[in-house]
Amino acid sequence: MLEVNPQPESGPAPSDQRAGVSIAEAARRTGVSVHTLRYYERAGLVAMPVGRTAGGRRRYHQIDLEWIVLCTRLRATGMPIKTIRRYAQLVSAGYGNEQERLALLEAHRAEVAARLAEVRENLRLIDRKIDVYRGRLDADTAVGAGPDAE
Amino acid sequence: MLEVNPQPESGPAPSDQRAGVSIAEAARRTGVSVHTLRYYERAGLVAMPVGRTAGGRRRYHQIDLEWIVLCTRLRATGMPIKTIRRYAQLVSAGYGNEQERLALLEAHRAEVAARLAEVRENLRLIDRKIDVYRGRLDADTAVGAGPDAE
DNA sequence: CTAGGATTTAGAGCGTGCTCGAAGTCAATC
DNA sequence: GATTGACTTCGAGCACGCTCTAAATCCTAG
Repeated sequence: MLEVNPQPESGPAPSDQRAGVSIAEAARRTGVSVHTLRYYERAGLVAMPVGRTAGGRRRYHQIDLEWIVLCTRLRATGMPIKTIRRYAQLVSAGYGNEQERLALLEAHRAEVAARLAEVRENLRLIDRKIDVYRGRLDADTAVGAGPDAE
Repeated sequence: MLEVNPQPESGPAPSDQRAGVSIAEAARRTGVSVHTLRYYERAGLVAMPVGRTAGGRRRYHQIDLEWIVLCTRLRATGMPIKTIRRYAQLVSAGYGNEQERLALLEAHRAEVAARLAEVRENLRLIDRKIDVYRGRLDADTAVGAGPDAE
């Protein structure tokens, strides 16, 4: 699952002023690889098209970077690419579909909440197993081996 | 991610006595498909080999079913197949490697905890977005459209 | 004995989300 | 003007975790 490691800005921001930044710089700032940035665009996650220079190079502006970061947040909660694309489409369609966007987000939140609960539950089980091993190791050379089990 | 829907036992358990159950029955009881049961075995997740009939059919006993269920729990927390295999190997190697098992489980728990925290954090962000949409919709026909944003 | 359904194996196929490669273009520097 | 390196597109490749197929075998009922 795509590691996101945005670098904190240092220095005077490479030619940021009114021109936007290169894809390499966007990658550095969002923590998303240039490959993935282009992939996200191809995949339709980037609703509002990123600007281009005369020569065809992408120029990322603040709003683009923020959108990308939002995408990474949604991904980090397990939202599939397809769903993010749908959301991007709604957003790019402009005003009038806020109910739909809200429904999409609420549906996702419900799923995330359900998964969280499930993971927490199963984590409890793992914790118990850990406790068993800890106990077994504490009492290691005590009696001649505990019960079988796993 | 593999849906696990174990069926609650009903009735007198189809020929359960001292013979173990068929793969179909094991699938029903664990909520794992027969395909996946075989796949898990091939993949080395099932340390202690499942018994076979004279004719070569698998017979699942209680302990086998419990192990499978454990695998589903580990999977549900995101443990990769590889790691479960490693764990299975340790378990099948018998006594003497409890430290290693413990370390494996603790490492996994740490990862799960970290992911949980991350998801919770990002979920908060989504919640805020939901609130924004809710607010916007509440005040729908109020002023002529809010600020742009996403 | 036979039909039919469950099970076996090995291997192929698939969905998802990246990740990479090739071949060509752009742009800053010497 | 030439070199060099970042950038472009587009398609292929990859890792993961299943999921399915084919052809053969087993086993139970009739």
